[in-house]
Amino acid sequence: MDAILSHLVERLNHLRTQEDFEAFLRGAAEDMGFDMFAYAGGRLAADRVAARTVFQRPPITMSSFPSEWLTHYADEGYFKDDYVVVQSLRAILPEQWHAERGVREIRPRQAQIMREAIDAGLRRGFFVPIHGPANDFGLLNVICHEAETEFSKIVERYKHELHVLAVHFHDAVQKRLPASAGRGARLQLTERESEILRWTAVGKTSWEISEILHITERTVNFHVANSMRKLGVYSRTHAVAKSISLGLTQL
Amino acid sequence: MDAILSHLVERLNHLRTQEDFEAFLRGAAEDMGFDMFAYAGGRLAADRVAARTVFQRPPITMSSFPSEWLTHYADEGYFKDDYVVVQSLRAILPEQWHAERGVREIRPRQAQIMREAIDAGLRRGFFVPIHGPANDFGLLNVICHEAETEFSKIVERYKHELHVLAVHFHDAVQKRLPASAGRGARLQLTERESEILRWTAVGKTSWEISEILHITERTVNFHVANSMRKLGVYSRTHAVAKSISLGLTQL
DNA sequence: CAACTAGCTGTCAGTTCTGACAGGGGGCCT
DNA sequence: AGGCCCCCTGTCAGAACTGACAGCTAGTTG
Repeated sequence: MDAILSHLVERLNHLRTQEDFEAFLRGAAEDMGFDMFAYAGGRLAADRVAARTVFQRPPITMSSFPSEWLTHYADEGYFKDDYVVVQSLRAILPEQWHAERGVREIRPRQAQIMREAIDAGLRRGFFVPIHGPANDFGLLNVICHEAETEFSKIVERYKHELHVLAVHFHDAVQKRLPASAGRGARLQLTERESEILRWTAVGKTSWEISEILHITERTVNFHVANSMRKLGVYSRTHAVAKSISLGLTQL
Repeated sequence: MDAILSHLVERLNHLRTQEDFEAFLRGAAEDMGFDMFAYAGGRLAADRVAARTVFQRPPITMSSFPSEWLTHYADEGYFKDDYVVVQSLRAILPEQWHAERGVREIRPRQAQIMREAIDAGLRRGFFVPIHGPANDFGLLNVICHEAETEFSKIVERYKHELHVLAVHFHDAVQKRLPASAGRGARLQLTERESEILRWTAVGKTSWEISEILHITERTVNFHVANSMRKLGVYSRTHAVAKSISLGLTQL
């Protein structure tokens, strides 16, 4: 394993385009005996109250799933209810899943998704959650058509390799294909703005911040207002929550 | 190697006490040829503006570092400036470090820490950052006294195993020793309180929330006030930021 | 130089929040 | 039954925030 894994990780350094990465993943999954794969990675949105989306912006995705399934999946907004996704969002360890066996605490909608997944040929698989700093998140899901016993054997054999590989893969993809999912028109706060937001986040009033930074209260409000405008929100509280979720209020 | 790794991961399931885990880590590190180890894991504080601490509460720690170094390290508050820690907080991949070689973009204080680390016998090592959902964070650092070439050989051989092991270790520790670092007097928001905080986080005013939840504005303010009191803060904004950082306002 | 950016400051009307004074109802446990 | 907790509601004064009007300096870049 060791040699193979190191070789794979090494190869990651030479990949450049989305197609490179996709081909790489396809090859690796096949070599291990998996029949399909899917990867999604990006930055999580933190304000998911009535969230329709999980990611801030469309994540970078690669998969060999049937296109009808992907379309259906996207149309129905399955992503945020999919058991594999939900579990990945709150777990740190990889895990295997079986659509047929169901899972404890599963909700009706999740069961529905599982049933439809089976029809699409996704019966069982193994997923690796990838968590990084500042809401960085990724998910690798590999599917196997084999019977359960054979599947378990494959998983037992490769789970650690897949784990390591997934993390390296995610890191490489997110570093190398940054503009990719693009269309970000990424907003940026000035130094002053994020500085003031940080103080706001710990409960300082405008007047207090003005004392801290040796500027007038008016100026503090000016910067706060600019931050709010940039973030497209109408209250400091929302601005702080959003900038944290966007990773703009650094650390 | 695979068998060994699987065996180690399997053994993690049987550990119960902090001493169990510490002995486990000591054994694993030694077997791989490392001379010392240190682990720290807990929940990150998100409001780290002028943060003196990195963790919300004292993290679970285990290490075989010299006690004088640990004391000195704690007294001086090195944790938040230590290159290994800083790097772990923003990286997703493990990495080796050499105190002597220094590092790009290193700050004076970091250099100072590195120099003192060398005196304490920490010359080079390998660290694994562990990121989880909801500000879950851990760090495993293993130290090697060998010369650089031998060290590199060891790292090359075991880095992936250490990576996998660290993640599993962290997960087991955090799940199994929850009350441990204890003394949390962990505060808890009621269902209503966190529900209202979530709406507040996305910029809703009290009046709007009252419409959404079909209660009076007064009641919304009542719950917000209770949340603020529990969190020990004096503004909604701070309450939202803090509850997010504490993982109370779920993801 | 003109245009642009980041930072800074002033006033003011209207809205929102905060913390204090009150109170009632339902459920759970001893 | 009494004690707690959670949920809900009312009023009110003072503080804080928001968005609009306005204008200043300094540095960078085409």
